[in-house]
Amino acid sequence: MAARDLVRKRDASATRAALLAAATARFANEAYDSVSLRSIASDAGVDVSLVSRYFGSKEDLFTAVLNACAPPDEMFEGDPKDFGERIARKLIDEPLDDDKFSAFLVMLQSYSHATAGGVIRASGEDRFYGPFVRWLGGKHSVERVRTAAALMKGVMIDRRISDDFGMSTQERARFRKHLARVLQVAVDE
Amino acid sequence: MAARDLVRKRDASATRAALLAAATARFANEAYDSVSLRSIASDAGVDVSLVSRYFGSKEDLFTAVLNACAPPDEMFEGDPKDFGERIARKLIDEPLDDDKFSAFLVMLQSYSHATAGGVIRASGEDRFYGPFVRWLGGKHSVERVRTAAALMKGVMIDRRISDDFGMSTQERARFRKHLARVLQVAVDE
DNA sequence: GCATCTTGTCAACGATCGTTGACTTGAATT
DNA sequence: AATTCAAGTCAACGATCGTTGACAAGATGC
Repeated sequence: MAARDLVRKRDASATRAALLAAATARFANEAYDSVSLRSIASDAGVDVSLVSRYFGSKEDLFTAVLNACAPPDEMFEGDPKDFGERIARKLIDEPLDDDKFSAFLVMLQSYSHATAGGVIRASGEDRFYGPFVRWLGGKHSVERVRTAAALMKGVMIDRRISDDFGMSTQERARFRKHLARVLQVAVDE
Repeated sequence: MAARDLVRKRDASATRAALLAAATARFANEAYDSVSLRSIASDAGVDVSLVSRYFGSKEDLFTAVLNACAPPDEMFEGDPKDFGERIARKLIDEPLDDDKFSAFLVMLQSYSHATAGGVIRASGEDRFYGPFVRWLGGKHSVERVRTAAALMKGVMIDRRISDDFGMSTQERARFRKHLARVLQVAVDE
């Protein structure tokens, strides 16, 4: 919807990018079947048929979205000792609508869909667990990463289900503190 | 599909129950829009129109499913000191296809859908968080419950995404042990 | 200024969806 | 055995979906 405002004059790559951005936003907020190509095209301000022209099928578009999503690199930077604090703040306080968590959200929305699920499974290991495990290191890092990742996913879902957790400011502060501690325990050796 | 085997002879309440069971199974494994009333009726071995006749609309059926799902009472029984061990074993080793986690799974599948999400939000507090908080007790039980519940949800999603976590038996045993510890930290005061 | 290729629109397709109403079948009652 | 009402089937509806091909319009090179 942002892209429709500025007058874009017959620029194929710009249109493709606008479609990809619109698709990312849609797939990050709704499940695969709920997202219609017409809504994506409408968001980008172009006709539906261009989606098929530029990306092929709906599945191809979904794959392109997942591959274009920048993995949240910042998660896998910094001192692992600060992991809990850093991630808890991100998960609870930071706005969700920027691109930081797109790959994450897209995965959570459509993981159980027959078509999209396959794409997600294929991409998840390479683009998320792999870097995570490599960054964390240490003994049994696979199990620790899985635990932390599961907690992160659950928190993101809870945030959406309950509309910012449906907590008071005080409760949310305590929640963040507690979550930080538990997250740290999850990744610690 | 189980219900179609036995010859059911014009029993309205039995048919209604079969439809509800089929719908629960479908909604526990796919997102709201992915589930078609025709597939549910087919599983129950009857015509689609009976779904509308017995339940009204698709949304009404979804509501009936969520209300009929027994909350996982066993979670909120026993000593809170064993919570981590008990739940970790359930989440990782116990088969998912029984009715124990149906409410949980249904919520996870359709939480972001415009229509179904409202139903879920309305039902979630009463049927899940409420009993959980009441059972756990102690200071800041809301925040502790949220943390533990988020971890549980994430693990269930991960289990589905990665097809039983995609771990070896050894890894899975270690994962369960680590998860049990983290879960316990999440609920402990 | 004309031809050419690209970019975008429009219209339609077959399929599937939720939902509705008319019809058929079976069982129970009289 | 005839009647009656519930239980289930069948066919169709309007809507929406993904996808495709024909067509219009803007840009580019000669």
